Amino acid sequence: MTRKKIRDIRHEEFIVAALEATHKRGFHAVTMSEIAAEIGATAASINYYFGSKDQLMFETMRHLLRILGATHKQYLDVALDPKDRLHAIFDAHFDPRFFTPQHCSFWVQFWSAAPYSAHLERLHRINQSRVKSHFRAELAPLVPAPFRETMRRILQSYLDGVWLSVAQADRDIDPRHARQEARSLIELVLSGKVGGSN
Amino acid sequence: MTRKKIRDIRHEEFIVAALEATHKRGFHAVTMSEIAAEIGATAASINYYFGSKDQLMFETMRHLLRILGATHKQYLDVALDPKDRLHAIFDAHFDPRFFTPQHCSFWVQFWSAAPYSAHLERLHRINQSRVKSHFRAELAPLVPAPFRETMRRILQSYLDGVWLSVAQADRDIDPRHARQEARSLIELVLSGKVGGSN
DNA sequence: AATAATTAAATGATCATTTAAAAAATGATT
DNA sequence: AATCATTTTTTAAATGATCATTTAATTATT
Repeated sequence: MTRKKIRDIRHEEFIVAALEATHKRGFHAVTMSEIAAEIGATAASINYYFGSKDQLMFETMRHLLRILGATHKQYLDVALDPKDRLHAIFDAHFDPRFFTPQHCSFWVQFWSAAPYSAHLERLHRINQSRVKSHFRAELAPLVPAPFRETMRRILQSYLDGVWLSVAQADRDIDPRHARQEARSLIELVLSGKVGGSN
Repeated sequence: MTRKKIRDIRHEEFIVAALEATHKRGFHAVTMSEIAAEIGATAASINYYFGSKDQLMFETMRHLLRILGATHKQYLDVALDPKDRLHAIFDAHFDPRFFTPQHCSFWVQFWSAAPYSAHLERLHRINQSRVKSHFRAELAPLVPAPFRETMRRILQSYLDGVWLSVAQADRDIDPRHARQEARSLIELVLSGKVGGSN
């Protein structure tokens, strides 16, 4: 089974270690040694596998984006109607695998660091426009064009805001509750007697 | 006339410098020298006036919180009915003095740094519960009790999410548009046919 | 034996902070 | 106004600590 995979194993281990150590110490404060210590290794081996600390953080973020994308896809695959497809976006973001202080905290710190690193900003922009176009597509059959962009921005800001609050909570959060609340907001938006131009 | 002490002048100058330099270079990356250079001074004088870099960042955040509080008060003073009072919260957060990439960016970076500094976290908690109780108070006459907390969390997450998006935009944002959009969401929330699933 | 993985120790760079001294302001006394 | 002592403000340079990264050698795998 596992034949020539040490490289892949370490890759994964260090990414998990980076998530854990970053959550404990902060995106900027965390040191190579602390990350390595999570799995009983040394800082030098991170460079052996990743080349640099920046690259490790970059790969860690890419890892989160991949999981998010795959999770979203899973929910889309079982969606039956337009409203389900809209729910799928929130269900993915509020999936138990994601919706933890650990992940949200890494995410928020990544957000706040992105504008200062060309490398990270590119990742960030790609994800932003991915989510944006998904929202647009799912809202199209549900909300009349004049209100659509307003509703999209409301939903997207809300989504980001919820993650922000989870990142700051030390207690664990209940994903089911977050989903239910998102559904409340979606109902409001779809009942929509309000809007603006653009 | 106002015989301002040098100490107060420098205090203010360095706080403005911290905002500017932090926006340019990032909360963690920015150095004492870069901040001092904003006003043609040297790093040592920051320590003369503030004692440490941490303390300067702390005071800078306190400064933003003070302005926010005072602005909110101004809007409350001219509010005529419960809905106006609810608008006041958003109007304060979206006041032109605040609603700039520079301020929102400092704010978001502060948010993401707060969990790792006892000093900063205290500030953060104080502000969070201040905003929370304002929302509760203003929603009380407008939303039936069973839905109130849900609506509050939706509005608060939305508010945070909007600031997050401004922090990431490099182009300048139109405060009037943000207020209008907030009013759209408020109308939705008050038209409220929501709760669990219906 | 040859290659891959790992590490301890060295390197070098960056900074916040301290120190000691210089420069400006203050103000009291002519 | 001018002098000079005192205090406040400012800085250049020194200090010391922290780290990411590199190197060279060691250990494990194939």
